Amino acid sequence: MSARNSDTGVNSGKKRISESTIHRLSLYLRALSVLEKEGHETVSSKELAKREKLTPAQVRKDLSFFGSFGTRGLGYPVATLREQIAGILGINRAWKVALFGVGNIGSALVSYKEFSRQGFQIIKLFDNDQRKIGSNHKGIIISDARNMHEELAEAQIDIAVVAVPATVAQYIVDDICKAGIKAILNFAPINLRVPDDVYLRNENMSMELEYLSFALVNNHAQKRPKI
Amino acid sequence: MSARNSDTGVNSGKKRISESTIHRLSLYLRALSVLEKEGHETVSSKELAKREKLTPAQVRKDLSFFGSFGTRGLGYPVATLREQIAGILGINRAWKVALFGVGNIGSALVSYKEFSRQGFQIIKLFDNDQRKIGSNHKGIIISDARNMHEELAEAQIDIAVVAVPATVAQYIVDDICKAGIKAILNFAPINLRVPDDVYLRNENMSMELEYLSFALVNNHAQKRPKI
DNA sequence: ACTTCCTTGTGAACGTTTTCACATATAGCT
DNA sequence: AGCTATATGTGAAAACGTTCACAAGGAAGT
Repeated sequence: MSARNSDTGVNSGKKRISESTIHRLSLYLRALSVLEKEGHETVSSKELAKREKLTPAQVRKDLSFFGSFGTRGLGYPVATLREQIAGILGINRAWKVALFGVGNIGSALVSYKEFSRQGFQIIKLFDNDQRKIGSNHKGIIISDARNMHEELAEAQIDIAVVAVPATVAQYIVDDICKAGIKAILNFAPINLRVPDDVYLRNENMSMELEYLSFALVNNHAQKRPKI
Repeated sequence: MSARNSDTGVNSGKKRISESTIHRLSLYLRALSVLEKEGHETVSSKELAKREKLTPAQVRKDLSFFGSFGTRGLGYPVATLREQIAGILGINRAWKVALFGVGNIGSALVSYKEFSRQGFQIIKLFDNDQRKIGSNHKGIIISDARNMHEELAEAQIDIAVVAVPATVAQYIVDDICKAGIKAILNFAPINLRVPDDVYLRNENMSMELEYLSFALVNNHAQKRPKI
């Protein structure tokens, strides 16, 4: 690491941060919120690790990629560390999210409080079912997916969440990319193609069930689940 | 690897299989189902890799942990490989699943077709809201969570899915473990404590959104997402 | 039967991530 | 001011996972 990592919470040295580290930041954030509510002023890497089933060394190493936030002999200041991590993750702001597919999963996501709590505001709903288009779902009028191009731009959407059937997911995603969206969270159980400059993440809910099935059948040696 | 790995699809040599490998098996399974529908008899590691954005070497290595399923010069037989992987993952059978918490997420999961398609049958619903208990949700009567002990045993439940609020998740999970369930999929955004002999997996849906946020804010170098 | 082409299966090399271990720094107490 | 206890930050080592590269096996055609 050439340049210094000051305490600004920015990864100024251009070292690649691993996916796992970023996922763990989410865990730290969650634990810190609880600690803050419980009234703790500071927390050690040991305690933080314990609360998320990690190791103290892992916690310190992860944080060290972004700066030095702690005080030797004392630990980390709960409130400011939480703010710093929120800053690193970019959720110290509001993100405007559009949801595609107001079916079972989609509807559940609209009401999912954890999203809004983390700053993700679902402010547009799209579907291609004529019976749904135009109707009001939890205060949001469902739009026709065919109009996404104008409506996404108008609403200044940052992130698209895709909860449409696997059969149409690729078409929808093609359009989303054409509309200039650079971040997509996909719930359809299919591998989607997107241009290189678009971030795509998949949420595959049967995968974890399948893991459980495998573990049960094979008496798979337990290990702390990655992330 | 001491003993031979025959083509039974079992990991007979007790080498630890990584979490990532198991997750990729889910992907192979998915791709193979599509290939089968498309009428392919065989598939190469190259093609399989392409369909799930992996490398051919990775595909071959993953499969080699469990046996040799392919024919040199030809590739893998689609139908039988699909069956073999289903066998390895333990989803060539029906799993009986109970769902706890019939709220937004819970209701969506009950109707989530992908679960049943993979052999996970949600046959019991539990809640602790008196207004919900006794009512019929998609053909299943919602039970009182206080009666879980008898009802889980009676229905021979294998896996519990937890979709209750974070505030009560630990209590519910304590009871689930006491009732003898050995596999739990948790949707509550909290780190749960379970005995060593219970498999616990977490589905944290905001985590991936937070990753997208991080990527957007930091122009994070793209890399094929792990899993 | 022989040749050519293709693709698997796998040790070994490589790269990445995690863990270790310790020098260093600070708090708090006497 | 000095001492002790505590906890960070970080190079180095270890563990782990991925990719390479190639020998070996089989298909298909001549």
